[in-house]
Amino acid sequence: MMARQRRKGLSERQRRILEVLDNFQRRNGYPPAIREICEHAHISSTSVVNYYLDQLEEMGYIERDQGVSRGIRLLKPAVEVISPLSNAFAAAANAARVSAAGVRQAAQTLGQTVGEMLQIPIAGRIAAGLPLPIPSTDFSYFDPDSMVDVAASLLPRGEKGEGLFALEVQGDSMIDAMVYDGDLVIMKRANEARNGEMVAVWLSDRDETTLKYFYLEKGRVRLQPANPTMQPIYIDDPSVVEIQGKVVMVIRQVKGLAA
Amino acid sequence: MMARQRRKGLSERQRRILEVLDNFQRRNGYPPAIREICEHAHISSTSVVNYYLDQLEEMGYIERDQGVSRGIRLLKPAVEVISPLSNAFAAAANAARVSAAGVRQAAQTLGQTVGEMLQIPIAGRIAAGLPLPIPSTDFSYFDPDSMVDVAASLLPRGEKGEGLFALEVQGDSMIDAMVYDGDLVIMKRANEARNGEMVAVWLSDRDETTLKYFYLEKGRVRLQPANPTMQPIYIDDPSVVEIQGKVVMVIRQVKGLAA
DNA sequence: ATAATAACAGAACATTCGTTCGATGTCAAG
DNA sequence: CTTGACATCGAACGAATGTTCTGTTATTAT
Repeated sequence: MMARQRRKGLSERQRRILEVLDNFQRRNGYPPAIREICEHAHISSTSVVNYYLDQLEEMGYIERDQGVSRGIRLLKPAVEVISPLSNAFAAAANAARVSAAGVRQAAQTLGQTVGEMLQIPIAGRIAAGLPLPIPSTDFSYFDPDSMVDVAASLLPRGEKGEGLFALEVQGDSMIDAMVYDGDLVIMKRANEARNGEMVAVWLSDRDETTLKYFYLEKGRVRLQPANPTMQPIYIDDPSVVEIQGKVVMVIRQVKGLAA
Repeated sequence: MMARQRRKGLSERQRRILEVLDNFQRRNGYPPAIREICEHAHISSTSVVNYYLDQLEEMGYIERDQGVSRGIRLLKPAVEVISPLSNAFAAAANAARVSAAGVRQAAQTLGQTVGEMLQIPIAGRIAAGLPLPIPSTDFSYFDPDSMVDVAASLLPRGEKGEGLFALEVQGDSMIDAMVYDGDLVIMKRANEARNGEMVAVWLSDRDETTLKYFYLEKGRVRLQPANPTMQPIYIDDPSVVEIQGKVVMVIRQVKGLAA
């Protein structure tokens, strides 16, 4: 029961089929029949195509209507690699042809692509000896400089951006959390955590903020550094551990222009 | 019975069929079969539908592919045809009609507001003892799972995504570069680097890949770990330092569910 | 190696679907 | 009324198409 081929992405044939699906629909205005997929994808048997279509549906790439000829719907729009949004839209517009349905489809394609970006406010900086500047629940930021754009696809599923904020790390104090000076930490407001989650905690007895993996074991708290070469901290009194938020993501923008 | 085809415009049934065509396509992602048009248009015989479809094709409203199931394409925007009721609505629909310019304008407006997103291919994994899997310049389409969405605003200015690729870090071997197992490293193809840039280098004498800050000093190369607590590597012969690419960004998605 | 699983092939089968054809009904003009 | 073009219907046929079944061949794990 090793990890399946999920994370690795799609196999050559799965990709090919999706490509055919998108191409065919764009060219003909209707989806291909299974035997037509055979031809274009260079697969000799209809059952094999059926085999892969079932997989793709399972994975959520397409939707099928049983017993219906050409009953295939592409759920995720095809976008060319390393192509900015404008190109994606150009492709969609191209696909649109001169039909109302096409226009709507193009809009939908674009909407999906665009909608996957969240704007997250940068609440401030985080340093070891300072309390966390947690933003108020209602925020109405309009300062572009204090926002980060993050693709929703990078965040956990279902994350709508509520309660999310970003902190800029200052200094090397978080180095044991594999977080370095200048890093951007995306966090989610939280007062408690489950075991295994990385949290920002305020240790009231030590008077410092730190990022650690959180574990509650036999009534005491274990704070595990992300860096496996470093030792964990054990705290017998859970009340001194004040959880400020869960770490969702860390972004490091490597400054390309030094000197 | 009902009036026959007027001199101007379409008969009731012709309109109805076009409406069904547009509606069905929008809802199902593929055109209706003739018998499905029968149902939705309240026509009892397939031959009648066929009869009208031929007319509509003759008039240029649709295009048919003979012998192909669901082989129907809508050619004209349906709004133009279906609802001649309100002039205001018609005008609006007219204004919103498909034009390449309009589409581009919409894209631009949207792009400015939301910001551009780049799709970057995940070329593979990087580990200390293995060579870098640099992707070919042209990459096949369509594998959302092997792509990262990154907001253009996070990348260096002017970066259009060309030559960008992502690597998934495997193992702890990059820990001195403050990069940890599972991190996503966004890189740009490069054969040389300027001082201060973080690069992926293949050290041919040690037979390993590593991420370090690059400095060329007095004819020798200094590879400085990002982690300030660690010592740099000095290499007297620059020829053994093969630069694979520059590190542009590091993304760490903190997994919320650890047992 | 051996077993288990995934990937693939080809054929057979059951529907779905496009097409055709004959028959009937409607309506306006001769 | 008759005629003929138009509109409609129902059925039937064959091609197109989705599905399933039985194998065979790679691939991977044990």
